[in-house]
Amino acid sequence: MPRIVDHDERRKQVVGIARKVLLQHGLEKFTIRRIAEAAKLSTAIISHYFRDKRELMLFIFLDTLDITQRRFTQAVEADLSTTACLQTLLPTDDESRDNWKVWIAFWNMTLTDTEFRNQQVERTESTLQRIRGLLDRDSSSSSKSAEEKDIEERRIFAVIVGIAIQAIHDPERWTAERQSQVLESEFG
Amino acid sequence: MPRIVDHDERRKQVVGIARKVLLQHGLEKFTIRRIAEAAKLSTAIISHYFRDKRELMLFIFLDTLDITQRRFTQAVEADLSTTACLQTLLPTDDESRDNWKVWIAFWNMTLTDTEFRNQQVERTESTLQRIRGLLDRDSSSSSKSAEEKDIEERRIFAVIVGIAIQAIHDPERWTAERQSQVLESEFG
Amino acid sequence: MPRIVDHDERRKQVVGIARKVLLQHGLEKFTIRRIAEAAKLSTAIISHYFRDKRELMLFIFLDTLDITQRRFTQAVEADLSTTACLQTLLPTDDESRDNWKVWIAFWNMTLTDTEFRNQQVERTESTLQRIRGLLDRDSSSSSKSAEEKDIEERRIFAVIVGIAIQAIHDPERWTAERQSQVLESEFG
Amino acid sequence: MPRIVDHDERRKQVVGIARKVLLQHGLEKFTIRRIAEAAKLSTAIISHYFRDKRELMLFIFLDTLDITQRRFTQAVEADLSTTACLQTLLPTDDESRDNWKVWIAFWNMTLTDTEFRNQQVERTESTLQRIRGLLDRDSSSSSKSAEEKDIEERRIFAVIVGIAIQAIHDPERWTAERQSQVLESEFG
DNA sequence: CATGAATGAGGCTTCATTCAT
DNA sequence: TATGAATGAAGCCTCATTCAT
Repeated sequence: MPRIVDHDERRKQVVGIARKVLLQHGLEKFTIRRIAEAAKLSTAIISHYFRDKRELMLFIFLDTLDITQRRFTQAVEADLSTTACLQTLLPTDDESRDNWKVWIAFWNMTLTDTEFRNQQVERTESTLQRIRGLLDRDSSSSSKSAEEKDIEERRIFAVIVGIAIQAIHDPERWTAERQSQVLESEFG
Repeated sequence: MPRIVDHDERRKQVVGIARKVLLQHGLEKFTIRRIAEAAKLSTAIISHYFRDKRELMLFIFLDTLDITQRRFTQAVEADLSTTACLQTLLPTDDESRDNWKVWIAFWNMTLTDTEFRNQQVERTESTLQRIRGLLDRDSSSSSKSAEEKDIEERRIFAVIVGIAIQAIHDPERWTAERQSQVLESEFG
Repeated sequence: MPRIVDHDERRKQVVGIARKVLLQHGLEKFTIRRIAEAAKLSTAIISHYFRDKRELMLFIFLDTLDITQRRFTQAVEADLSTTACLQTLLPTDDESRDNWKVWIAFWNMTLTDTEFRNQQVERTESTLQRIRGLLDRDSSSSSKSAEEKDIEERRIFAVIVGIAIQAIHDPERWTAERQSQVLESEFG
Repeated sequence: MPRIVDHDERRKQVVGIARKVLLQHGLEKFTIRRIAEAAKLSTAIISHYFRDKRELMLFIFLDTLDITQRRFTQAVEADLSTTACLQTLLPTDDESRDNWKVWIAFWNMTLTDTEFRNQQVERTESTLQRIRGLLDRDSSSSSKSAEEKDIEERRIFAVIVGIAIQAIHDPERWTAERQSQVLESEFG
């Protein structure tokens, strides 16, 4: 019998460490060697857990999207207000900021790699549906057409993404409060 | 004097070709060697014109921001409608799409490299001011406070950025028309 | 005692599978990992049965020589004609072709590794003696000197080896019939 | 102007050194690193002259075939006797021995790589034609059919190859004299 | 100005093997 | 016996850059 190690658990650990390396050093210095050092492992064992670098990246990418979705879902299920739910998506705390940084970093992959792009699009559409649910909840008797609703939810998500990118680059100007204000003004 | 012109001219040429390489092959395969091949130059001469790879990247980055700003400014000066001006920022034609792809690709640098980030923030603020000018033009007698105006222009820019990112990743869903609709709905 | 049988049995199995891997993928991709996969075993257990990769190779090498010798011996004992016996050595059927491919593949080892070379030479001399027996059988009253006989048997074996190498590389030109013709012409 | 180095000349040098590495250490230890060390160069510069390891190997392979052919051709043109010409093909001196060792070492490639095999077959057929020329020269009025001639030349070349392989592995038994004797006995 | 040569560093991956269970 | 974990070494290749002409 081999040494007892939970294979999936191990992968999660490595993914977590690799995430940190990506956040700290950027995609350019995101190398297997560096990750191995950070994890105090050999590079070979990382290849044992992940087919190649791309697979590891894909795991991090999906993991990040998962975290974001979970945050959002939890807020919805806790029956928070619509704006409160949407605010969980903004980079107003460390976890969310990290998520955005990782996500943005991978937009190089999504531009090039089909699987990354497909995942990106898929998750985005899924998020849009959740937003739709939120809006429907608020005004269930709304007379808006499906077309109008579609446009509305896309606009709201666009605002969130747009805020996030600016906030990530300019956190001093974009305090949590400012982000919320801009988002809420959308519901004026 | 003439030499300097040549020198700058050469740089522009290389920047243009490097841009194409970046667009075609992605940041990962954006190498000096590949650029040199595409430009039918030696790698050494590229190192001669640019201090290092980072400097070349910075030139491309700024060049891209310039093009975007120029498009916008031209629309404003042509006295087009506010939404028409803003639409020049959306990735609805090839040139604009390319601009966005390049810009997004560099968000890896802006996350890590201070100079890139500063430029990013600076240009963003500059664009926000132009948008402010546009809004003031429409309702010069508006009673909105400076604070309200600030929020409004930031929200509008955020929508544009958010639309662009999604449109770049999912051009089929995000036709030029759809992009315009979502943007215009902001002005409902 | 039973364990030992198991042990040897296991080794034979692995040798057989490893042979196939060598034939299919070539020496370059002849790796412990690949063999383990093909055998549906762990790499560790293969290291358990064979001191190291070289030992496994030696087993395959000797196994291949054994098969060839057995074929030849069986033909002689069946009292077939001299040319018929010698033809069992030619790569005219799948088994023999595989034997030759494996043997040739190991000529990299025989050039470098003393033990491989010694085995190669030993087996070759043994085969020469068998050929001598065959020739003596045909013309027992021959007045040829030992020297002449030695030269003759070496020449015959050389022809066989030479034919085989060309036939392995160019099977279309070297049909079974052509091989036999060339060999028989030696006895013109 | 770059440092003056004859590109092809450099390649020949590297090929020569790589050949020695192959002869000394065998195919298994025939690595770019080792070759670079032997040549007192960086591994990178070797990649500069050869697309990849395989290309370097192909060069060595072809170079070796060239040398062998040249030796043979020179003997023919010097109007030496038929057996004397054929003897230039046998591993009776250091150069020829090395050629054979290299050639044999590459029979792992010829078994796997199509281009290597094609070259192998092509060169072999070319050598057969040269042998045919030799035989025709001796007996220009020969009444042999084309079929008979084909078989004869193939048999002769087979003998040569067969002798060479044994001689390479067992040089003590296969002195230059013994090799010649066996070859000449073919012309009894 | 422009080049091919050359390099050292480092990229990812794979190897055969050993360890701990 | 048998395993998955883990490793250190080494594989080939490519990178950005500098050198010498």
